[in-house]
Amino acid sequence: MPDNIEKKPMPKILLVDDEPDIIELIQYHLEKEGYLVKTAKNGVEGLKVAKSFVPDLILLDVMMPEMDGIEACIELRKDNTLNSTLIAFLTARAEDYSHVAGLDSGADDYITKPIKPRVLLSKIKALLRRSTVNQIIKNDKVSLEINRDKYIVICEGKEFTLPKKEFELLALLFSKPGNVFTREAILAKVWGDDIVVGDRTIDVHIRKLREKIGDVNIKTIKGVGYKLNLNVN
Amino acid sequence: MPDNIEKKPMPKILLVDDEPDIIELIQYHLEKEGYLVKTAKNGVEGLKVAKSFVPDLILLDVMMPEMDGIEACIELRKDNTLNSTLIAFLTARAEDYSHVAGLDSGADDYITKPIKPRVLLSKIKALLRRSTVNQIIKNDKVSLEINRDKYIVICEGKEFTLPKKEFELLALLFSKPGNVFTREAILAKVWGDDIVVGDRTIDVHIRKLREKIGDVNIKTIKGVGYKLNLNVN
DNA sequence: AATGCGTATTAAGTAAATGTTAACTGATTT
DNA sequence: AAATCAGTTAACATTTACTTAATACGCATT
Repeated sequence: MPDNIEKKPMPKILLVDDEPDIIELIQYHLEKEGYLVKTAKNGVEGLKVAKSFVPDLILLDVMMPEMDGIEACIELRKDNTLNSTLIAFLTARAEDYSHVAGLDSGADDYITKPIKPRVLLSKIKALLRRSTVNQIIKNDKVSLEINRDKYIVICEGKEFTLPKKEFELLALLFSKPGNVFTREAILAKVWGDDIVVGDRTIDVHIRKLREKIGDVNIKTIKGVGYKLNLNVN
Repeated sequence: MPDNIEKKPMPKILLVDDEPDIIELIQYHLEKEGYLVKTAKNGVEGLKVAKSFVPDLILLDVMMPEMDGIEACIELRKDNTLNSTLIAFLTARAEDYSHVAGLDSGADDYITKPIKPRVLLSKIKALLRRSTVNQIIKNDKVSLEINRDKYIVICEGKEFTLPKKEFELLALLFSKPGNVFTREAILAKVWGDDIVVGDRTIDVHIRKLREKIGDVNIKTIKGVGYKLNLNVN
């Protein structure tokens, strides 16, 4: 491996599970891939470690004593330090509810037990890819890239330099394609909590985006919010 | 500067306990969180209030004069209007039996005394969250998914983007498949309390749903309400 | 068969949410 | 100081969801 390649620090992963066997198994595979791993055996401990370790990803068992995964997730999400930390649940296939409730509580993914190392690793890779500053989506319908380093958007081969607010707005919609973002959420994320702006401000920005990168489908859901539509009809 | 703050109706909670101190304590904490709270000091009264208030959650003390919590719970469960209302027992830690019997009588959770406000609030939050989550049903007859994040309904593989009211209505029926929802309950949940609409409004929305996702069986029960029929004949 | 009650079905009306445009403000550049 | 640009606002247009009203249907009761 030549030296002139930028050395990216490997992602940090926090693993929270009460079963030592599971911990050992997963930790082994993760470290083999080069990830930096720390572990905790319950939600309370996990919370503590998370705050100092500031991992890129937290793997959280749903069923745990003391504080279960969902509770822990909710607590984790309250911590601004962990804003950009991904959370994935480990859950037995049977507990279907937890999968659902979990995603709602702010998790980014879930992984079902029994855990197959291959699957786990590829899922983790995919998750971490998503979180990197730059994001790309390419399918037969759409080609869109958001590059934070260069602060540009590449859409259908054309390059755009968007103003800050437009850029952030697009990036937000893009962060979870297909998901609806309420006006509230958009204001909170792009503008900030305290700032108060008029009713039409978001619309105008949406309009400018639509004008500039018309290829991408920004869909309005009246009374709910906006979303990026990637499975164009 | 216009106040464009979205008004989300806060969940309604009915608190039934015979001890004024407990009532006061809990009520204080609940209202601080923004919940709409009503109280009753025994099962009989609780039943009466529940029917008109149509709360999202009922906190029910197990030990009460007149009518104890379990009896009350059984009665509450008979009322179709309260179909989608959650019920949680408040119980002293010792009375272990009540936990078992309680869940059997149709309760959704139990909370042990002495009550720690923090724990109570997080439990309540979790309970209420469960009811507004993404849901999937798949069996040999029907395949239906309600995805709140993407605000879509997937029925037999086909994707639908429903308007808000239709979406909420379907989601409500879907929250307890097979159960009947009275018109009052539907109005309370989907439209909200203050809003007054004509007699035919619900019908029209039901019709639109039937039109769009004909595969799913929305059954009318005359004089009672509507239900989602998933065990198609 | 006639009545009455509750629901279904339309189409048309209304209100609410969003779209659009241009003009204004303040910051930054020239 | 003029020009440019991002961001916001205000006024108005447009679109859609939602509601209503009028009428038809279905079923039970008599």
